[in-house]
Amino acid sequence: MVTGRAASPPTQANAEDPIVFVIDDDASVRDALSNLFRSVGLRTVTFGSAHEFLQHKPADVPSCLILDIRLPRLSGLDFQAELAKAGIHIPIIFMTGHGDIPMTVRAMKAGAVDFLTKPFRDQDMLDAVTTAIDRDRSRRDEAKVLANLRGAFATLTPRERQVMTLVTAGLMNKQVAAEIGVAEITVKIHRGQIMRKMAAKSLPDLVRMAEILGIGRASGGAQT
Amino acid sequence: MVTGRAASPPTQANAEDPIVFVIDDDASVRDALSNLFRSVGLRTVTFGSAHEFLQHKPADVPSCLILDIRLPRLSGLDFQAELAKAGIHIPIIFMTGHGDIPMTVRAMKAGAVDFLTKPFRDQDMLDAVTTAIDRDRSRRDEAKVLANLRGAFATLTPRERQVMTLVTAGLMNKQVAAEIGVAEITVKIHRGQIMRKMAAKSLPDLVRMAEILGIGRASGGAQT
DNA sequence: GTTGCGACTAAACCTAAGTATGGTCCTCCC
DNA sequence: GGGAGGACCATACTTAGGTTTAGTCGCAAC
Repeated sequence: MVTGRAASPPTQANAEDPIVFVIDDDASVRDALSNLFRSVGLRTVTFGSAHEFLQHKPADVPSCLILDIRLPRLSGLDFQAELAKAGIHIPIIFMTGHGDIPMTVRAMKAGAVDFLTKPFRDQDMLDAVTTAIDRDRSRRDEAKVLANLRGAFATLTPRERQVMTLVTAGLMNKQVAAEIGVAEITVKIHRGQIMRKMAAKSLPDLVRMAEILGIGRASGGAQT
Repeated sequence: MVTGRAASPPTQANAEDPIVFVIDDDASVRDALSNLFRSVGLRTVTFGSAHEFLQHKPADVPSCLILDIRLPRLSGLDFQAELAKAGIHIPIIFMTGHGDIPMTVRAMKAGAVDFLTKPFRDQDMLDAVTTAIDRDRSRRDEAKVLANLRGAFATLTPRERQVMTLVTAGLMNKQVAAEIGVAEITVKIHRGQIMRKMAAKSLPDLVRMAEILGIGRASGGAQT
C-alpha cells in the first residue's frame, strides 16, 4: 500500500499500522518487549499500570494488549473483566511468572488470545501478537460494517423499520399491507424509501443487511 | 420438561436424554464421577481408555466428554486433536492432577469447555457439564439444519446451482440470463425449480439458505 | 400560522417475476 | 433403440414489484 517504504525512517509511524500495548509494572520487562516488537517493525506503547492505559485515548487501529497477570492495583484478570464490561474488546495476551491453571482457564474463557509463562520464547510472543492483531482487525472490520448498517437503519422511520422487518421475512407487499392495516401502495412506497435509505441494491442485499442487524428473529425462516 | 418423571425408575433412560462420557484409567474416579452425574439424573458411560471410547458407537444425543489429561497411551491433548481431525466435535472437559499452564492453554485454544484441577468441587464439574451439553445441543441443532440444506442443495442440477448463486446475489432474471447466456424464460423456469427443491417459501428465505450454505462469497453484497 | 415531515392513499403506468403448455436437442443408460 | 432427465426456448397470461404525480391529514417546531 505505501510505496517507497524502504526509505522511511523506522520511527515514522503510519497511522494505519497496528499498535501493541504493554502493561507491566517492571520497566525492564516493558523495555524488553518494546525492543522485541520494534525489532519486527511493530509500533509499541507501554504503560506501568492499567490506570495509565485507560488514560491513553484508544487508538483507532488494529491493536492488542500484553498484560501481566499481577498488576499493581488490579489483577490482570479483573482488568480483563473491566475492559469487557466497558465494551473495550481489545485482544489480550497474558504473561505470568507465577500463574496457575484456574487463572489460565478464566482468562482463556474470557477470550484471551494466549497465556504465556515467563520466561517465554520471543517467537511465541510474536506469534501470539500476530494472532491477536489479526483477530482485532477482523473484529474492527465487522464492527465497522455493523456501525454503518446501524447508522442507515437509524434513518428509517418507525413505519419503515416495521415494513423492512416484514419484507425481509418474506411477506409479499399485500401481506405486509394486511398485517399493518394499510394499502398495498403505501407498502410499496415505504419499501422504495427503505431501499434508498439503506442503499440496498436488491432485495437479497436488504435481506443480508437485516440478518446482520438481527432483524426479525423469532419468526420462521430457513429452518427445516 | 418431562412430566411424571419422579415415577420413572432411575435406570430407565430416555433416548433423548444427554449422555456424559468419562474416560479415566482410574476405576475409582470413573465410579465417583458416574455417581455424581447419576445423582443429578444424567446418563453416564465410562471408559478406561481412549481406545474403548472410540469402539463405542457415537450416540446421537447431546453429549460431552470428561477426559483426564494423563491417559494410558495417548495424552488427553493428543486425543482431543485426534477427535478434531476425525471430525468428532464433542465438547471436552479436562481433568488433571498435575497439569501445567501450557497444557491448559493448548486445551482451551482447541475449544475445551473447561480444565479442572483435581481435586475439584462437584459443582464446578456439574456446571462445566451443563455448559458442555448446552454447547453440544446448539452445535447439533445447527449441524442438522446445515445437513438438511446441503441435502436439498445436492438435489439441484449444476445449472440450478449456478442460477441460485446469481439470483441470491441479487441479479435480476434478465441479468442472470445474460450472465450465463440463456433466455430469460429459462432462468425463470430454473428459478421455480430451485424454490421447489429447496422448499423456500420466498426469495428472502432462499437468500438465508444461501447464506448458511456459504454460497456466492466473494461478490459485493451488504458492505459499505 | 405556516412550514416540514411522517403516514397515508389513488390513478396510471411500466417492469419483473412466475406459471402453464408444448416442444427441441442431447446424453447417458439399460 | 427407447426412455429418462437435463437444458433449452417460444407463446401466452397472471401476479407482484416499483415509480411518478398528486393530494389529504395530523402533529410538532419555529
